[in-house]
Amino acid sequence: MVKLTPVTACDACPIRHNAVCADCDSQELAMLEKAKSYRTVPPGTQIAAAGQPLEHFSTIVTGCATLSRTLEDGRRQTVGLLLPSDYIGRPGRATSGYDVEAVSEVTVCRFERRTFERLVRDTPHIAARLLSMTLDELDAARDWAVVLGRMTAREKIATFLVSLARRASASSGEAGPSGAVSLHLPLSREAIADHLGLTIETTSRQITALRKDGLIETPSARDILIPSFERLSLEAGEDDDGGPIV
Amino acid sequence: MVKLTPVTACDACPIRHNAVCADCDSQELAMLEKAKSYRTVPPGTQIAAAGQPLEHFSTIVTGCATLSRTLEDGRRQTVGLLLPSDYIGRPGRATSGYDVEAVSEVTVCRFERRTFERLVRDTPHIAARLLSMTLDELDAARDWAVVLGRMTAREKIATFLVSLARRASASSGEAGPSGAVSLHLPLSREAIADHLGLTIETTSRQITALRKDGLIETPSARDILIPSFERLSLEAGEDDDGGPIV
DNA sequence: CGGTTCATTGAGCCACATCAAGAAGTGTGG
DNA sequence: CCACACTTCTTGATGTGGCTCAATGAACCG
Repeated sequence: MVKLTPVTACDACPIRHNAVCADCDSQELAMLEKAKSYRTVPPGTQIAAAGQPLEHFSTIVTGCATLSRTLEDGRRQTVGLLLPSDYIGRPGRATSGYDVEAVSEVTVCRFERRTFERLVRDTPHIAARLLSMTLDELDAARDWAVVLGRMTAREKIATFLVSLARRASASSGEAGPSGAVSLHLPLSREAIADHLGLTIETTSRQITALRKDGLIETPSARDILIPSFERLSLEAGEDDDGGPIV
Repeated sequence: MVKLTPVTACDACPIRHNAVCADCDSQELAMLEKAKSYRTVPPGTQIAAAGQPLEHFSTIVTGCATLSRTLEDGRRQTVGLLLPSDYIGRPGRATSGYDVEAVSEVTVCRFERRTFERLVRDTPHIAARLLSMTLDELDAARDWAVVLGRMTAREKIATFLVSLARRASASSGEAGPSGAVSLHLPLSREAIADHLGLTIETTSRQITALRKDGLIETPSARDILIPSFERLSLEAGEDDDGGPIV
């Protein structure tokens, strides 16, 4: 079930310059190397459960996970999409507030909770980076509230695709996407629906509608080709700056 | 327009133990006292505008403000309700990502941005407290996504009232509210609608419906009496622990 | 006491949900 | 390599919760 992934050197880590360790010098990195461990889980694995103990602070190295909450009657809302360099867990808290589920094979780099809290306390570079990342996450969560509260189904889908394209190009260090962009969806229709506050049927219909309008092509259910990123952005309700919506 | 509020001693400050300064010792407080200034603005004042420069880091001392974003076509979504001890501005960023508007008379305690960034960098007690508060805000924003994405209009209103009651009782240092609770709404119907992703009409109708069902009484449009906090909580979809939804 | 703003209420409609049925992949065993 | 089951996605038909448009009522204020 759980692969015991060999520990790699931080220098070779794909998220070395994006994660909570981004600002660490080589000496600080040495401390992290001693304390860290990796864990790889297959798609569908529940990594944490709302209200349950969570004894590690983890960072996604590769793969994709969802952060969600489910109401008693089964309604689910995904409140965050976790991609490489995003973290799982909250320093200072021993339980998870949300469900975390791997949607693809996920490898995390993790620290025992107490250990990480000590690292945060004693390592200003980590504390500062964690604050900066948390502020970014807060902005992203607030931006998403606008999507959930005020956008139409079509705008939600377009915004989701645009934001995925942005994150994909950001992680590969490019400038903002433009022109034709191709995209692999890490999420099923159902997971997309849960992320956007829609039903699976509406999600599917809106994707079909965007295809019929020539705004996207769908080589397969999980692959999207955006002929013109700019045109899709307009559909997403991008006004002025084209700043990231998530 | 803007009152020049006399600077009070931090020891006498109503949010001394809740704000970003909560963990400071007397020596650190002395530094803050030198750098801080107060500003009081009347209801309706725009405190910050999305995309515009924001040269201060402010903390609400008294009053209530909304944090919102407006789409080009006028649709508005409030992404946060700012109450005493909540902060405005983002260290490390010179512009505001959102509109901030005072909905009652608001007094803030503020620092010039550069000054505050230095304080955060040099004062671990402030950095740690700011991180903790930001993590709390992040949880609140994510919790709100569930409300926006998956709740019915009735549940949204009930959840809003329940969360207001919780915050009111928390700020006066009580245990969680129970039994009969009375509440003053800081927001107009329109502002409530913008917060909940509803229209003003639906907001009004659902408040009327809750009244007709005996879950609330409305002595005036801005005052709510909750005869049984527990019963309203159930209406808000509270399942198990009664933990704060926001 | 008229003007203005804010809240309530009603009538009708529409975007999205729900219910239901296929279609297209995907994996498993023979 | 195919048959079958199973899951995921798509599409259609119908229902409804909340939006839109419109009017009235209530509070505030000069």
